[in-house]
Amino acid sequence: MKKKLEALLQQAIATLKIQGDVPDDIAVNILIERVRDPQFGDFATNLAMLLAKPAKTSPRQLAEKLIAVLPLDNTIAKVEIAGPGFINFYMDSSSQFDIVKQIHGSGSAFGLSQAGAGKKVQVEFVSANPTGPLHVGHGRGAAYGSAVADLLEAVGFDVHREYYVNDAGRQMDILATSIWLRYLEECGEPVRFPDNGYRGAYISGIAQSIHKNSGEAYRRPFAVAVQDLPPDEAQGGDKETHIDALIAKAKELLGTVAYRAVFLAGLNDILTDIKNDLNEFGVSYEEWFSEQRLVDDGSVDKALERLKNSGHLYEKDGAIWFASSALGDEKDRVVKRENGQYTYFASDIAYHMNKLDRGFDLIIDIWGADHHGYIPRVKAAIQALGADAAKLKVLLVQFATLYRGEEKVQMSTRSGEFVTLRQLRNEVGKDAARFFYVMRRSEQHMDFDLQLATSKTSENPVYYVQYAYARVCSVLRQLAEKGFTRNIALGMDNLTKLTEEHETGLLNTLVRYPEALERAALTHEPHQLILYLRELANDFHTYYNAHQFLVEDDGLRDARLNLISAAKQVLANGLKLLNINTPESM
RNA sequence: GCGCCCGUAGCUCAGCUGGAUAGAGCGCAGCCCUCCGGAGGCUGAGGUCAGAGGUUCGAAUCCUCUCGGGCGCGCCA
Repeated sequence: MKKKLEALLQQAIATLKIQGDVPDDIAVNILIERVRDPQFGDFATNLAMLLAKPAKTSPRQLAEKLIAVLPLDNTIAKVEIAGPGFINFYMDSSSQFDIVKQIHGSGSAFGLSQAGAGKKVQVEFVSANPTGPLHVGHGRGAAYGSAVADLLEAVGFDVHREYYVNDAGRQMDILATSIWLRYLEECGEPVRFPDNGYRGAYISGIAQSIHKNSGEAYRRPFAVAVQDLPPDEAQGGDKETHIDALIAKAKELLGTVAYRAVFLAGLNDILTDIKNDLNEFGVSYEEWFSEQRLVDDGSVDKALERLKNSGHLYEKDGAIWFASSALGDEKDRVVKRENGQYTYFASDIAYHMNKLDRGFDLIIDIWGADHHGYIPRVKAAIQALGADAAKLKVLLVQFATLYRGEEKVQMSTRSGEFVTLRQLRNEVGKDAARFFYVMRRSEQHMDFDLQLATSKTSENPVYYVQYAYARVCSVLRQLAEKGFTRNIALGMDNLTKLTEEHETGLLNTLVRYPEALERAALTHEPHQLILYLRELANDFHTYYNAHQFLVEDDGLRDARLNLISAAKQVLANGLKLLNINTPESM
């Protein structure tokens, strides 16, 4: 409908240009809005106000000229000028019922569009280091990222979901060493655990299973391992230097093969856990992309070679730097350390080069908000690689603070006592978790009330929306109990009987679904869809409270059933898109 | 200190990319109620959109500054 009005206005402008009322060279972006207040009609445009200045006339005068040359058809009942120069469109009321037939005809496909057809987009999200289980912060990224991806798919994009596995680098070595030390404990070695090691209970679990499977194959005397080591933090030294030395010692004592075995045992165990966790959360990926792979296949070298050839690298203090400050970054960044090792950033450059080479039209990275300072250097890298930095869109997700009623759930990353995503799912369930995570704008800090998420009252938005769906199901069940038979065709013939205020309200909300979906997708704002669903549920509930559906009049009854079935369909489409269940009874 | 995000009703948050009288839920106040599905429904009060300037027909929205909150500023990832 909007597009139709837009086309009509475009024609009107063209006519005015020929008449000389509007300068030829002007190009406007026609904005058509749905109006909130019914007294101003159904749609409105501010076009006349925008064109008034270049046309050297007043908005209202121009609006009159526009209307005079506007090609009309029978779906438009009335066009009026109002306020400072708005053009209001009143649609013919008989067309408002078409939506019921349309939803009935399209079913689960209703609302889908082809807005992004032919465009390949990659969405990379979560990408948490495989050094431990996912926590509630990752949960929000998972819910948000998958929602963004699913929405894009719903509007026609070719979507590639990806998890970047940071399976190379120092953090992984710290993990492997931590596991090894716990393993030594299992073997009965007296171990002093390093201050910078991973302390979670899952580390011991992995160590135990290694011990169970391989016996004492990796046992080495702890005393030898810590011999001549620089002191740890608690011993008055530096924890980083200490652990690095310890890692080196572990590699030396175990040898490449054995060290690698411990390393992989840890990686596989944790990665499997993450995959299961996400799977149970309704999050799936087309690809799990290994950082190690970039190192192994020479991609990192290749990427740096490319930057070097285009003159973006230089050497200083024994390290190799990327001159990112010339491309908008605060300062230059090291890509290869003095000790010859690549930095994390180096493999990230290679990763983004890989993404670019795969020919995506749009690359979406979803990061925790604490990584925002990283954006300029990655954009700089993309530019330096000869691509358009606008191809990369970084979406940030703020952390969520958990509450149980009034009480804040304490989380301390320092002691490793964070709430895991799995714990959250166990407490509130998948549906509530997904809904709550996505309910707010991603860049907004959010308070996640665990108590509210599990409550079975209308205060709980998930419950409220799902309940609307279940209620329609219930009414349809009641139908048979009351001895009625539903006649869909009869209902369609009697749609004009739906003249109650609640009915027109519901019809108007249903019409908006495709727009709401498309907007949520294109702006990467899934909360828009949630908002819409809450509104729809509210419209349905108030209608339900105000009117009886199962009335004696066959035509009216079937018309109402068709209307609420349409609402049911749209609720289902929206909820399924967000990977939230649609229970038939609650 | 510099950079990014944020500040909207008592609370949690929307606000359609600059439009018409700034909305919703909870909470609060009053009224009704036992109805297909339950601790339900209806109505109302409540706002200097943090503050001050600016841009224009028009600003919660865009620009500048101030105040307040969060985060980031490693040859960590």
